[in-house]
Amino acid sequence: MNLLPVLESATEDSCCAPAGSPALGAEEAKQKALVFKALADPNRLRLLSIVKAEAAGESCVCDLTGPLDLGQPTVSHHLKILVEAGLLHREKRGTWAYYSLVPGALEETAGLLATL
Amino acid sequence: MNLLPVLESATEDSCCAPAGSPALGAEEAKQKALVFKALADPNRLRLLSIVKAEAAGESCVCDLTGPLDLGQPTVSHHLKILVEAGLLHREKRGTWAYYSLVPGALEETAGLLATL
DNA sequence: CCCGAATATTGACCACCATCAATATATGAT
DNA sequence: ATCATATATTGATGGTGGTCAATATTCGGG
Repeated sequence: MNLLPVLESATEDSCCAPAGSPALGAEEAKQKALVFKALADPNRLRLLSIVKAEAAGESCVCDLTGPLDLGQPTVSHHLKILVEAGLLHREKRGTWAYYSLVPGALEETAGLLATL
Repeated sequence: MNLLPVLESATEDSCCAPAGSPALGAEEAKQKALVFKALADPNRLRLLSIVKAEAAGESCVCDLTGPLDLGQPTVSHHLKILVEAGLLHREKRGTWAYYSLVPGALEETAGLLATL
């Protein structure tokens, strides 16, 4: 699918704002809003937090359904949104799916606020 | 109303996480999500951007309805959400309402990502 | 090859949200 | 006091999003 989620340099077109643009254009705003939309849910914030706190740097879905009070399909749904936003990385090993923070993604997202 | 919006130290209870807490609790996550919810709309990002870019440091509603393709009531609605999130400050002078960035609010929001 | 386990997908439901039209409120000027 | 202007509020509507139950998929083991 590949939603080119502002984080990690996307494709050629609409990659950057017109240099020192005075204010956000409609398209840039829509792209940036996608990342914040992914962060705008308490359970997704907790998912990020749990993955980040894990010593191994990664968690499988079975480790995430417990702490949150949600069913497995709902957790999978939230994880998908976080992956599509460029915040989480998904690696399937055997039957298990391991999720880990995309390195630098949170810092890059923080940077979006500075360049508003 | 006063929604104690995570930004600028709220009231006494539930002010901070339990020091070096390993992962986000449900309540903290809900509070933090409120700020990101406010940022999760393209038009609100553009509003913040325009206010920030203004040399005077403030803009009135009439300056904001033009750039965005929205009616005046909708802009007022978005501005209210940004004020309640602790991101914008509203000052009424005469018939006009002037909106300005709350100093340090964007930086503090960026910090929320670091302390996930 | 079939079974069980882990995860993903589908479809449905309900709540919330963004937007607008209409109206209300407030303030300055005449 | 009246009027015009700037902003806020209300009510309604269409769309989006979070959640679950049920089902599908994928993979390792026997």
